[in-house]
Amino acid sequence: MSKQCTLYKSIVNGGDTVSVPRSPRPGPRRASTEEQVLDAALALLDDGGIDAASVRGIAARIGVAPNAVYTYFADKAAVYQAIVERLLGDVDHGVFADREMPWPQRVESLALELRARLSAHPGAVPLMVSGPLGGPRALALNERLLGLFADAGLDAAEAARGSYLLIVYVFGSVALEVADAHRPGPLQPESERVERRREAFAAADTEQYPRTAAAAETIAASISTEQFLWGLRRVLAGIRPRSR
Amino acid sequence: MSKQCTLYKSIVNGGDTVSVPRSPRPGPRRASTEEQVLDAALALLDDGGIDAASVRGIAARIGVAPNAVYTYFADKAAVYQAIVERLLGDVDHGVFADREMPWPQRVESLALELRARLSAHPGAVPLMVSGPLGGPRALALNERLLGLFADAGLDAAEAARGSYLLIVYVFGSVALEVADAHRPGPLQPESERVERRREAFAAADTEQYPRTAAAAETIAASISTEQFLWGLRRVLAGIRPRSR
DNA sequence: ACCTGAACACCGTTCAAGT
DNA sequence: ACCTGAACACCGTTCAAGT
Repeated sequence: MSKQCTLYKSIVNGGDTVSVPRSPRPGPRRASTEEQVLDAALALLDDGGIDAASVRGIAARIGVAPNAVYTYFADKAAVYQAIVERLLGDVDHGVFADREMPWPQRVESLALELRARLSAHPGAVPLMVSGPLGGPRALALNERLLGLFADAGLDAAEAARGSYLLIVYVFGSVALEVADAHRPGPLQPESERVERRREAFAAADTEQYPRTAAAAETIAASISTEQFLWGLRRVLAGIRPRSR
Repeated sequence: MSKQCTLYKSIVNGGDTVSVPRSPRPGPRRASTEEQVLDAALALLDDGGIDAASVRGIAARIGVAPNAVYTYFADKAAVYQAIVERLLGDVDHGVFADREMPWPQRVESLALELRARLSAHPGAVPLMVSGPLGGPRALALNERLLGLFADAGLDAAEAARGSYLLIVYVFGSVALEVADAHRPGPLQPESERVERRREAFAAADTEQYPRTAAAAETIAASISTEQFLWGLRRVLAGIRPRSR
């Protein structure tokens, strides 16, 4: 298991953001088997969900015997953990590093970026939410968040609580959104998923669940980016240092 | 698959709350095989986590051939889905039904009750967060929440958004808390888990993560009931109808 | 250091058959 | 309606062996 923590690199071009894939060495594109295992696992996760990402499936995809995987990873859980680390490494810290911007906007950028990275790999989301988030990438993200809330005027303890609240909100939202997709594979367009929810809630018993029926439109759109932002702003309004 | 929605019963004794297990018929305690399957699955989930709750394991536990399970459930996913429904049915609606109480207190009671029910079965939490929450029990809970927020003075759409935000917060919190436990089986006492986190964060690199190190105590306690309540109150402060 | 063959103890699920 | 025996195509992981 490689415990090295290669630093992320990120580029911001006046608003447009480019997330740079970290490569340990910029040399020839000779991917190690260890990297191949993660590539394969992630591809299988993306295509067929967690069931498809078996050790044997991974090995088959890179043309190697199943037990070759154990040269690099102690067990399947270690592979999954490494995938979580890799995905957290995809998060572009540049989008919220700019201290000139008002802090709520920076938090919003972070939340949207994190959500986008996570929902790009729905099959991996259960892994992130079932295993401990204690790797170096998670720590680095948290450190950033703490700094952000410090800039907002919160003391160390408040910043820590606010950071955790934000993490809970983003991961919780994405987890429920992915769970709502029912099937494995990439997420359908948001509009289609909302539409399918609308149909489901329209079929609900109006007598037994009158309020649910009355708010069906809004409930159907609970997984939307718009409502993600609404909730995020409510959370931020709660965290914001009280001016009294 | 039984699609009947037996209504929950709940008893409130002046603050003390008793959650009553629903039995379809109050007659003799002759548990059907279908119920036995769920009992066995939940017991295995509690003891050894999701890996232990295999179809074969369930069947063995109730002394039946593995394929007997398929008389009642289409597949393993259906068993898991039924467990989610059962656990949501354990939530005592009585604790927040009292409309005399101030609404933030009612929401707090609901959140604490839901959290308690979920974390009583940590092995089942991944199931709740990975599958769609669209069963009758989830609908009933949501309907209650909508009514609660309506009592608070929110309109239908705001109530729907607020309800979803609360659900995201509670499920997200519990999911991260359970994930942090590392091992299967019942959760260790909160104090022990916080202590273990404290040790882990004390070992973190102070130079690389200075803010994390400075707030280690608070971060260690992120999974605590106290901080769950703190976050809940921040969320409620954000939802609360603005008086302007 | 890296990979394999073979084996072990498991899985989920199906099918035909029994009562 | 409810359950079983037997089988199928899979699992994750280990061990000894090969280069």
